[in-house]
Amino acid sequence: MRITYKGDYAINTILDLAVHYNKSLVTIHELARRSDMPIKFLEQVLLELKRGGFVKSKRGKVGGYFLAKHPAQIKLGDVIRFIDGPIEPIACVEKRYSGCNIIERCVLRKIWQEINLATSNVVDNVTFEDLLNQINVQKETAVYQI
Amino acid sequence: MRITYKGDYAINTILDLAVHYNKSLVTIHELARRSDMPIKFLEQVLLELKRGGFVKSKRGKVGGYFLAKHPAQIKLGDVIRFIDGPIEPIACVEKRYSGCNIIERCVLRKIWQEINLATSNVVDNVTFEDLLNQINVQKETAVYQI
DNA sequence: TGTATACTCTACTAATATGATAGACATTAT
DNA sequence: ATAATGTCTATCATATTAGTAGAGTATACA
Repeated sequence: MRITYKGDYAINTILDLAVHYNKSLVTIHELARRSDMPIKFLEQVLLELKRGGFVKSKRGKVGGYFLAKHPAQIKLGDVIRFIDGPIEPIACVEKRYSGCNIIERCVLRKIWQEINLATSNVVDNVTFEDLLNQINVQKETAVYQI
Repeated sequence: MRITYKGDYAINTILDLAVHYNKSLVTIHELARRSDMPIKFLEQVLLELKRGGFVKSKRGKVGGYFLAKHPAQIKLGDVIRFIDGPIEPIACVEKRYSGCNIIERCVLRKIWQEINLATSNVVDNVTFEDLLNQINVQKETAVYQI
């Protein structure tokens, strides 16, 4: 798995929307400014995230984007898979693969599966609520330090 | 990390050479046939592996390729990094990265580090001798099954 | 009802990576 | 000599990535 710019933008966008969940809509302009993303590129990422059911939008003046679900309902892995494709390090361990006839015996396949499991285990056990909480902990710590 | 065809070819080639370690040279032709790789592409992969110090060669009639080191001295991760690039899932957790100024606080960075560690932990703890041994175990098992 | 603000949609483009292929050349055993 | 083998450089087609351009649609509000 390799996270592309698009994936990174998508994740940061959803995290930003998670921060404002149930509080306010966020415009593309704000998102782009806060995370330093090219606005026209971000537009497309947002449309894709919308098609994926991650975000919703309100058009017109005072419009903007907001999360389609509670941050706890969105796993990091969901976003990565949707935007950047499979977590698997190689095609032969992906779900629908059928090209290799020594699959049972292949010693490498076991390694790739191990990596796949280890990676999935991380990204599928982190929700955007978890990320939010960590951000809040950091903020509090910062306050105490002053 | 995503394994490309080139990476896959390289790994299978080294595994093949490991099987013949200290026994015989292996020609490009044999390697290509056994692992079903385009011979002209494999040529280039082999030259790259040679530059990387993984394999050596003997030219002319009865020439061929052989491993430059003992299979136990070659980690899977070495080959992957050399051929397919960084194990890290995103640039900001790579060694020489310096582009991000919130590195200390970034909650995502912790996730990427976790994935990096989990993945490295697999590929850096598997040598080609390990793979060889597993192949041999499978062969024995197969014999018993007959 | 006009207009500013915001999201929507399609098309296009430049750069790079990937997966090859082609062909001339160099080396070595016999 | 010659057949078998590795070496090297160039070229190519396709896909992916990252981004840009511009016209269109919806909405709040004066």
